[in-house]
Formats: sequence, C-alpha cells, structure tokens
Amino acid sequence: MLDIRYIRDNTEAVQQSIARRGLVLDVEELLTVDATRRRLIAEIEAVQGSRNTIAAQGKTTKPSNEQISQGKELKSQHEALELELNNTLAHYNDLLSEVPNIIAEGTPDGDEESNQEIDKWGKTELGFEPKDHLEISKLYNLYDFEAGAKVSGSKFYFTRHKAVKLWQAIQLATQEIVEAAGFELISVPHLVTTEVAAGTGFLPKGEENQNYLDKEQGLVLIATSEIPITGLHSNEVLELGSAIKYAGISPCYRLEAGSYGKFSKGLYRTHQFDKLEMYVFCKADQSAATLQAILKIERQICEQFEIPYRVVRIAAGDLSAPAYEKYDVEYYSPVDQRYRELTSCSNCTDYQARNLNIRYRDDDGKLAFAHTLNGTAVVSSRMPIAILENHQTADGRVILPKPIAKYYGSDEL
RNA sequence: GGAGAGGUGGCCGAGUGGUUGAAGGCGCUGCUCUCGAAAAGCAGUAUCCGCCUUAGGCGGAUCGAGGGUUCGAAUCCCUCCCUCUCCGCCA
Repeated sequence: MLDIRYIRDNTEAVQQSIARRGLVLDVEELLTVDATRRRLIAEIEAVQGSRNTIAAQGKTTKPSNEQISQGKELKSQHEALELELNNTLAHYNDLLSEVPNIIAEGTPDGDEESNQEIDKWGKTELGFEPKDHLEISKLYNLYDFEAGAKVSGSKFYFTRHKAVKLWQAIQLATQEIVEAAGFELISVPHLVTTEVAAGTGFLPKGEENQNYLDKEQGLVLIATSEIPITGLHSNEVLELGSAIKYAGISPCYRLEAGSYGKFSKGLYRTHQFDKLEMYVFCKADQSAATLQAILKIERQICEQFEIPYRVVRIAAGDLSAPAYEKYDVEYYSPVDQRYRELTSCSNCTDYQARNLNIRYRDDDGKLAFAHTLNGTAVVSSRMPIAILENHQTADGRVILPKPIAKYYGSDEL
C-alpha cells in the first residue's frame, strides 16, 4: 500500500497514477474516510486520557463512588467510539489497499499494446519450417497433457524423462549465473497462510483470485516464491548495508482463471510449473539501479542459452498494482515469428514492504521501508519452449546450448 | 495425536489487579577520567499512531495475537498461534 500521508500531500500524483493504469478509484472518498478516522482517533484518545487520569488516582487512594461511576461513563463512551472507529477502519483499509503504487518516470502511457520495445538480441532465422514445442514434445515424449488431464484436469501435465533432465539442466545452469551475481538460493514453503498471501498482495478480495486456497486449513498454494520470501522478513528491521538477494526456488500454482482467451498453448500457460525467482530487498536509493541489474541478469540468461529476445518496457496500463517500474524479456518464437513473454522484473519500491512492515535503518539511523524487487530467472514451462523451438534442426533434432549441455550430460536432446 | 512447561524491551531477566513503558543486568551511544585504550563513574538508550509545531512538545497505544472481566490488567478469564521437553505415529 501507499503511505496515507503521501496520498494526502500528493493527491494529484496519486490520481494520475490511477488514471494512467486505467483504474477507477475515488481518492477523495479515501481522504474523507481518513479525516473521519483521524477525528475518531482524537476523540478516543481524549476519553482514554480521562480514564487514565482516574485510574492513576486509584493508585494512591481508594477510588470514590463518584470516580467509579465517572469511570463507567467514560468506559461506555469509549466503547461506542471504538465501534465507530472499527467500522471506519474497515472501510479505510479497503479503500487504501486498492490504491496502486505510483508510476516511474518514463513509463509509456496506454495498456499492453503500448509496451515499448527497448532493444532486440539474437538471430531469428532458422532457414526451415520449424516445429512448435508440442510437435517436438510428441517426437520425444516430453510433456504428457492427456495424462495430466486424466489425474488433475486440463492444463496439468506430466513431465517425462528427457524433459525432466532438460529442466534440471536448465535450472542448474541458471543457478550458476544467478549465484555468480550474488543471489542466495532459497527453497521455500509451498503453502502459506492467508495472512501472508494477503499481505503480499496476492489474495485480492475481488473475484480475480488466482490462487489455490484451502479454506479449512487457511492455507494458500503459492503462485510464486515471492510470496513466502516477502513473508519471511515481515515485521523485521533488516540490515541492508548490502542488499539482501534471494534466488527462490519453488513450484508455482496458478488458477489461471479466465485466461483461456489469451495465448495459452501447451506449456505456455499451465496450472503448475517450477520457477527460479530473483528477489531483492534494498535501500530506497538503490532500487532503480538494482532493477537494471536484475534485467541484465535476465538478458545474460537468454544470451547464454542462445535465445533470441527483446526487452520491453511495460506501459502504465499493464502494470500490476505494486509495480512502480517493470520490464519483460520476451523470447522469439520462430514458429509464429513473434516475441512472447519469457521473464519479467519489477521494482515495487516500498509498496509491498509497507504492507508487511519490512524496514531498515537509513544513513541517519531512521527507520524506513525497504524497497523490494523481483525478477524471473527461469521458468520450467517457458524456457523449455524457447529452447526446443529455437534450437531445433531441420532434421528434428534439438541441439542444446553449452551451459545447458554441461549439466544435461550431452549436447543433444 | 497425548501430557507438561513457557512466550515480558536489541538480549538476559524481575514482576499475580493501582505512578510498571515496565526493576536489575548485558549490550549500545554520549560525556568525565586517560597520551590513548581498558576499567570506573555519570547520562541516555523502543516502536507505531494522532494533534500542535521550526527545533520540539503534548496525548494515545504496545509485555505472543485476539476477545472478555474491572473505575483500573503484563498481572484474572476465554479463544487462537508459536517454542521447548516427554510419549505416540511416521517419510
């Protein structure tokens, strides 16, 4: 969430961010509720002050009947005000949590279509009619969607022999790159409490829930390791002399509700996949540079795996609520001769940290909210697609790039 | 799953209804002493929220979390969470 004081002092900037994201939100209503909230707090504190005065007198002398009845009166006043405050607070929190982060300078206007290409890398010509990843999968018996559907429903799949080894090799090769960049590998719980899920902003109150939720146990299957990692440091004051950098490894479970209309062939969009995720906690003045560093690693991964890609800056209307600035790295699909999302990275500034109360001491010794950033290192669904489609040969073989071949144990699938 | 013990400030630890935001100790910061350091002494040492404000001040909240009893709760009652020990079960 945003700082309410910031919203009060920069109402116009906040309204602009909302409008540019294509959202409709009444900031004036929030400010009205906030004023009511503060009025009630002041009234409650005044009543409580009087109660405390009476109670303090009782410490030295036995309270008189008059004091006791006065105390009773104040107590009931306090209860009534408290009830009113709680109602106000519920409304206030609802409104406040809906306000998205502000938007970085240089963010293009418009929605998804306005995402702005920054640059491209790599050769895109194969020189023959390419097979798509599903055809290659059939050829080598890699991914079994029918079997997945049989036991779990559509968009689930079994990963078989060579594909298992391929993913493990991709993962190890990626770990090597990410560890060299100073990220600590961390494996996380795959289930988190609803509080943590809500705190990280992954459990919206509306109908758009994308998470598997066990109401009885109060646990949510994680959609990304970002959720337990942010939860890990909630309510902490971090030592951020140097940034804390995690490479979270976990499966990701997603409902993908309402995604059928979008491109979602085969492995591209599934209910379950594995991911290696970069996640950084840093000081406020470091987050802009850190985002570029994460983006550089994502480029490096593509380049080492010899995947043609382009980098795209995400437009205001396509930004998620916590994101201040975001880039996507898109792999080239020789099958349909276009770029598709492979990885992405965003700077959430202090938006997430404020929700979870993650702070650090700045150079003046004052407490400040940490900045958080996240970036995909590699995903078990999309990277194999990119590898299979880009590294196939005219005669149906798949030649593996060197860093992957090293762990796969062979330079050919 | 069963039985028991416990959760107090950065840490240890006292405290079972009335100046207890919380003794004492450790740590930390500043000062004194010293050529310097150590030791010793003195002083200080939380966070969040609201209000007034230039600094600063005033008020409120916080003893695992949430409810309750009471004029008054760290202290009493209820619910929940977590940690530890023992037993059981088990990859």
